[in-house]
Amino acid sequence: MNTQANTAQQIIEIALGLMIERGYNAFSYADISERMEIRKASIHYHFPNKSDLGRSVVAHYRTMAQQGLNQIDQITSDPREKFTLYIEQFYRQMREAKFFCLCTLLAAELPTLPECVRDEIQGYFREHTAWFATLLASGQAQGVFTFGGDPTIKAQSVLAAIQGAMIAARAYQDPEHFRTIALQVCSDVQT
Amino acid sequence: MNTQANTAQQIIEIALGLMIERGYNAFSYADISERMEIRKASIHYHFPNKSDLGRSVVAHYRTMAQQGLNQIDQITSDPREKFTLYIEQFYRQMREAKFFCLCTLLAAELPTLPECVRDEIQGYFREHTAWFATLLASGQAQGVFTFGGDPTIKAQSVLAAIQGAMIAARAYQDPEHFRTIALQVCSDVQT
DNA sequence: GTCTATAGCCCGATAGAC
DNA sequence: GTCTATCGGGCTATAGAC
Repeated sequence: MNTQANTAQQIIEIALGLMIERGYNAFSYADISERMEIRKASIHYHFPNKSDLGRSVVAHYRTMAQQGLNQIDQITSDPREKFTLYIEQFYRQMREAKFFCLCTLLAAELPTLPECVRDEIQGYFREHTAWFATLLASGQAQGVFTFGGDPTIKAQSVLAAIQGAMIAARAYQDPEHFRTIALQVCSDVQT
Repeated sequence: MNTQANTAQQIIEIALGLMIERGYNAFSYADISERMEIRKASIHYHFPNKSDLGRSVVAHYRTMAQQGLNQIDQITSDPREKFTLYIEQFYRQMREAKFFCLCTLLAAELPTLPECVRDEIQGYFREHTAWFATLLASGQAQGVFTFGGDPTIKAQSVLAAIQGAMIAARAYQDPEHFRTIALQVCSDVQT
């Protein structure tokens, strides 16, 4: 009874790796087939068409990312530490597994994506903006963060800087580039 | 004698629009053929293979962007105005022509790009980082910008934030989103 | 320089046996 | 659930006439 669930889950995880590396348009059912013991046609049993698979992969990624945020919230209540943990979490994954934020990468090719995939990406952006807005507001209240203007707009610019740093790290093929920029952004909001 | 040059140039400009919309992997010779009066095979006369075309398009974009920077440098010497002009230039193009920074978008799919295209993209990142570093250092010297740390690192984080804002605007399909975030970044460095 | 025609490949997706 | 076989179509690229 869990055979199907495990296979579907394994397909999603392989596809996630491929999408992070190549984006949505440049990975194929054949690529998945090569990386696990399954034929192309069998993948269609679990995900009838590519947009189903794409949506499932992004939804899975969103859930994982949400768990990452929850984990940070449980580890510490210090806004500065939370900010640093967010950065270090990405940095570690980039070094260890050439991991990048899937939704940042997919947003770049958004006009070519099926609508159901686009919706998942927008959801990710909203969730992470909201998390940073809460983080920044609480840091401001505690007096450890200083910044002008609305915390929500500031949250958008912080998220943008982090995601832009990830793009730059990909351009230079150097995770250190991400870490340097992101930590600069983190120190910029501190008193 | 200028027939070939004009055709090649026209192909580059059509391809630029397509690459901004869809990225490198999701546009084709057939797409170009549909948008101008030329057959697929004839495009190969001007650009023997797709990586030649891709490299030429990004090189053309780099030149255009460099001219944009020169133009800003001629209009004003006030660092704050320069920063604002940089943002407004992108914003206007995004509104009028659904324009995005080609190199930001292509950096996201970098691992799938031919090496000659990658090199052009890295060149763009270096040029714009250098321009911002000069801008920030001069603003700091004039006392109109305040920020901690090295101007080059700060330049990287500013560029990252602007590029990240562009990605977010694409995710939300809303140019205003870009403008709001980018102007926040601009005001953050001011005294 | 541009064309028609086509080679050769990969893609997503389906049919039907097991 | 997984397989083999295959369809129909899009892709980059080439050959060769004009």
